[in-house]
Amino acid sequence: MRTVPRLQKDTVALYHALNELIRIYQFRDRDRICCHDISITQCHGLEGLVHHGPLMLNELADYLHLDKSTTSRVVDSLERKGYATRLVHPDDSRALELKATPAGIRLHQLIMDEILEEEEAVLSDLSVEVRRALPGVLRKLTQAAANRSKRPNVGCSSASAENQAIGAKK
Amino acid sequence: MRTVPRLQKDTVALYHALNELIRIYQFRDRDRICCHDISITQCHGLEGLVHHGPLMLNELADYLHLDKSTTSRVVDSLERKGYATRLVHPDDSRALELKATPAGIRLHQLIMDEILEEEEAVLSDLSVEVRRALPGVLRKLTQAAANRSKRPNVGCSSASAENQAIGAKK
DNA sequence: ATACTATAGTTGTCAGCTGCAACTATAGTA
DNA sequence: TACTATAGTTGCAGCTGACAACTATAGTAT
Repeated sequence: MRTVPRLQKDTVALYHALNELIRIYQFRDRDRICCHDISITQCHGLEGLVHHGPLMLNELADYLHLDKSTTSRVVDSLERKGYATRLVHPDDSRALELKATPAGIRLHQLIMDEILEEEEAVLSDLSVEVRRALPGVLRKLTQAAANRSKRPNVGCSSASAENQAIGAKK
Repeated sequence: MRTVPRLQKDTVALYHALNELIRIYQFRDRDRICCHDISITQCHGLEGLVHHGPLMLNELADYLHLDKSTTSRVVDSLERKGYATRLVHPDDSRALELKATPAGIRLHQLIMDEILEEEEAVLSDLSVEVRRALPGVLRKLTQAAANRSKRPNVGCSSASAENQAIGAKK
């Protein structure tokens, strides 16, 4: 009889904190990334290729949570800019073997360095315990959200014609 | 000689956790919100009006971190759908007094209830201490990021012509 | 009062991101 | 040799967002 409202309060607080965090980080990332000849989504794609080795288009699409058509265009951009290569997969002529080029790896490293330097300044303000616990907790939140969004039609019924995208710029 | 690499490791872990969290939550929010006759940005705008009373357009734009022109169009949508009103400000004929309508408040409450219910399920898995600490930590991260992004040209020099937006749909 | 400047919003324009549907091509199977 | 499934690509339409130009009202300095 006391924990329930407590939990609710925590939940509301978390919701707002998360909301604002996401909004802010979108902009921070855009500022950090977009000046480097690359969009946020492209950077995420590049990151996928750098960290998870050669990928097929579908795999990259899964990683990015994007449609394969959108992903294809992301790869277009990366390829055009020389940050990724699109080769026919050795084991399956239908598939692609997407890789980051040396230039792509360098660019990714550069962006990472910049972001991490900044992040470090923030993290050094936090206590060691919190700092240590944070990634795990965030992953937990992520996991929970990911599990739910896999379910079909989670809590949705009516859909409007207008509006379906997320976005921001400056 | 040992804390520095430690911090770096934490930072990298945090970076990736945050990255994925943001990506996932964008989609979760879109799924939760867009089926309700409203886009995510519109929902954020509505939330601003509901929580922070009557606002002028510029204030709402600040809240949303969006250009006033974009904000104006967000308000257009909300008004058209009957979730907000746009009146001339009583103290300044140039300005607007933006308010959520009863329908807007109801819609916002409905969406909040759905999201919070889900969030509660996640939070109840976490220890009380972590749960309690989380919003504060997130706010700290947000604050730090917000402070930095206020500075002009943070770490950026060259900007490409292509790409500057964030986005996702389904 | 009369400019001059600042501020609040709106609208035109342009470009990017996305998903869906349709289509091509290769694999795998019956 | 069909028939079906899978990997990608492209046409298309909608939404997001910023920037710049423009209108209108406020405030300020002659």
